[in-house]
Amino acid sequence: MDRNDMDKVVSLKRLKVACRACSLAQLCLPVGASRDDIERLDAIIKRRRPLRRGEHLYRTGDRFHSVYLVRSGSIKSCVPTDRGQEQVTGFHLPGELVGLDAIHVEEHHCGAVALETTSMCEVPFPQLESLAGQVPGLQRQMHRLMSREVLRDHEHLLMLGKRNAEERLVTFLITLSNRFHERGYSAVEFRLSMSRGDIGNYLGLAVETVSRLFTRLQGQGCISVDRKLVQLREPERLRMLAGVRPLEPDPRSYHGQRS
Amino acid sequence: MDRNDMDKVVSLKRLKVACRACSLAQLCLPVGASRDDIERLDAIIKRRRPLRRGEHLYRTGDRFHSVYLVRSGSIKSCVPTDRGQEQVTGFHLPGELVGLDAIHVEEHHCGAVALETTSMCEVPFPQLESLAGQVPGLQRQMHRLMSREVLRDHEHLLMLGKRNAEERLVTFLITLSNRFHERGYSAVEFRLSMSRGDIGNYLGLAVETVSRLFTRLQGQGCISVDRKLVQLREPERLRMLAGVRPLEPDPRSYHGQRS
DNA sequence: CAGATTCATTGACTGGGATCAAATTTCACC
DNA sequence: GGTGAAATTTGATCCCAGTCAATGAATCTG
Repeated sequence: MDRNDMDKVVSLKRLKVACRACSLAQLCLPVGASRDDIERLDAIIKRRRPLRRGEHLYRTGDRFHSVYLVRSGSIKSCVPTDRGQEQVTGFHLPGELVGLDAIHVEEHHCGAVALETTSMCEVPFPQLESLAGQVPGLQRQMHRLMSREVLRDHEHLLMLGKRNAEERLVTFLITLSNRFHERGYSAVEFRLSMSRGDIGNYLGLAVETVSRLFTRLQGQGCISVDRKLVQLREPERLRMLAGVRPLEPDPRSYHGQRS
Repeated sequence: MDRNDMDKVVSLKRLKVACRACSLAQLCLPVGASRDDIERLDAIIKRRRPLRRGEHLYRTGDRFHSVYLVRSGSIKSCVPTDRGQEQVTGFHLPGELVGLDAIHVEEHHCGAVALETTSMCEVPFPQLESLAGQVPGLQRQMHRLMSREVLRDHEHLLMLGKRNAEERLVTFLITLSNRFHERGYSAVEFRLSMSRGDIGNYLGLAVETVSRLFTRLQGQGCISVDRKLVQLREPERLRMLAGVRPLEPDPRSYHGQRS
């Protein structure tokens, strides 16, 4: 049995898990839904073959027909620039909804790529909308998830607009830590499924800067890093580094602060 | 009749305009709705007293109960940092929906401030959700508007993550130009309702940098600026400056590009 | 398992934009 | 219409993070 077959077995096992039995249900679309409603949701969800690392879930310009719930693994979203660059706009962990950006013009404006072997549930959007019209709880939860997307983007904007390199990386680590914790994983030790390049891109920093910061933070004893594995050694100190600062002596105006 | 009274007369006149007679209907919630549906929407919308420059529509932490449609004037949204700074996350023009960010936790995480005398329609969210459940077209339009918000934020992220100061300002001007044009105003001459400080904050630049860039662009003849009034003299050249670049000689990898 | 390719780290150097400072203009409010 | 506060502009200087370069570690491929 080679690697490929292994994946299949694991994934088929996962595919059988219905919403009502899914450990992610409390983070996902069915939050607060009744048993009956969950079964109706179950009925429209398609289980998909898992993606392998680097495979696209969809690309910029693809026609929009479904949103996707990450079941295991992780996904990055990227928007392309006019010139061939791209900006990573987010990383998506299990229980999170991917593809919401596309509703506006029925076309994906950002691409989604698996960062590791990743399985998810596909939810055809027209059917989801129709069901949401009948099930107020589902509609509400959809709105909350979309709104959370906006909230995340605003935090991200704040990061790029107002924080320096160190604050960005530390904030990134703390945020990841919180998200892992919510999902029942350790808050102080986790694996980064994305490359240094992805992190730098997401944070608006050069790869070299990310690497230097990891080294420096490790030297200071705040964290320890071994390849993709990160441990937060002094979460409190990290929280300080992330932005809580001694008050400015004279905060009468914008002066003395970053734009 | 002083300035104050003038405002009142104008606003009262505006207040009478129902959705079915509103010139913004094609940009706003009622897009594609039937006459009957528009009347139902009309029934739940509250007209509000216009805000004056600097007044808050809502503040960070306020309880969420309504979303708002800008009718005339303009609004900025800001998220606060831990330390007392803030990041401007967007400017909202007539026909745009404000307050969508708050659905997630039933509380506004960003504040909204009028940049000039601004009138809008208030739409109580529970009633909007309930109506959307009955009117598929309205539900769809709501989703599109929320999705557009995400799309805008992604463009903004791309701006802060990948563009230099000049590209940011020029892109900002072009985007504004397009939005004014959609609303039936001139695409080449418009008034900036926000301060240089707001622009800098939005673009992740210092006020001084924004000012210098305006001066430089004017010196190059691309634009002319007089206080708040901007004219785009050479839209084509601006589009070049915004990002369309001669191709890199050897784009084999990420090297030679910004992170 | 060897070679190739991508990814990560480290060092040296540079420059774009922030910061500091100050003059000038604009605007809001009596 | 005058006055004080706020906004804008301009100049001088500095520094953080980007760029370039090179080496080393990890991972893919046949």
